[in-house]
Amino acid sequence: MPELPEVEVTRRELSPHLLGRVIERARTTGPSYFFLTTPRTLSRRLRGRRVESLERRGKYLLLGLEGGARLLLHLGMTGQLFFDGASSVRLLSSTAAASLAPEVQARFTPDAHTHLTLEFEDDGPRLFFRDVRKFGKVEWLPAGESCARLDKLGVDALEATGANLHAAAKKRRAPIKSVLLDQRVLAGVGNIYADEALFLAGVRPDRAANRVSRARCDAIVEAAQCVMLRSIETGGSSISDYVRPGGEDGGYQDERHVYGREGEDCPTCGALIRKTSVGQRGTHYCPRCQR
DNA sequence: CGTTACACCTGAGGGC
DNA sequence: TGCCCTCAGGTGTAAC
Repeated sequence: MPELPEVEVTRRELSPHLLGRVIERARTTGPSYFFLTTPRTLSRRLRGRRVESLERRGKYLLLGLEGGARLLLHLGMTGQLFFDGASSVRLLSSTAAASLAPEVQARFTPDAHTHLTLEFEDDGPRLFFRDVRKFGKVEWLPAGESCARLDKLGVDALEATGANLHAAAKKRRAPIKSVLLDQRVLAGVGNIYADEALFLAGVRPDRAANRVSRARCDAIVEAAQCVMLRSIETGGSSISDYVRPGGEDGGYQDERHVYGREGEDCPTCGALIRKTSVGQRGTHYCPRCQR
């Protein structure tokens, strides 16, 4: 679910309610591959730590703790980070949501998918990390240590230039979309914004990367930054699971040009938007605007 | 090395 | 109603 914009909105909205607070205890579900550090160890390490910073690298969040250790978080496909009091049908099982009147948004209560809960010494709002599919990740990084997952990330997509994309693209004949999704090239671009960027830049997603010119790479990166910045402004894309930390939906799902719009008219030329598969990912494009 | 296929996990939605 | 299939915003790994 979450790509750079959703992670950045989460970071911005978490920060003011997290920084300076002291973790009293952490509650977890049992060991699973969601926990790169075992839940036992994680709970022991987190207890009594003050939160000093919250940074984003690509789609990762790094919670900086007193003493220099960091907590690495990734939201995977269905991860949700939010506070006590958040209210949204996206935070409920479908059976629970179905029993509600459509306009009612029930307040979240911890369930089997809530893998990490942070409680604070100030008794203020708890922080929940819920993730139905468990593709998300939590890892304890000791002071002064990085990790392979972070070290291999390329330049953050918001800081990138067309030169960054072109340097990788000219060496590869994989589809340009696959290169755009490669986190070692630009960190943060995911399936929604890759499709949106290629649409705005007028480039077919399956075009061989080494046949995309420097000028086109410039246009693609510029378009990617444009849609991502706009998505951040609107609070990100809430299509199935993503919620903001207060429980609100983002707004960018209403501004998509092609993603999830197969069979609809292209907003530019009116041709029918098509859906295909590129690199095993659902891919949406306009057959007339994109060459 | 680059590329592809698949695995990880759960749930929603469509077809029959 | 139930069953079976496909699909989903991500990423790591194995095999060619």
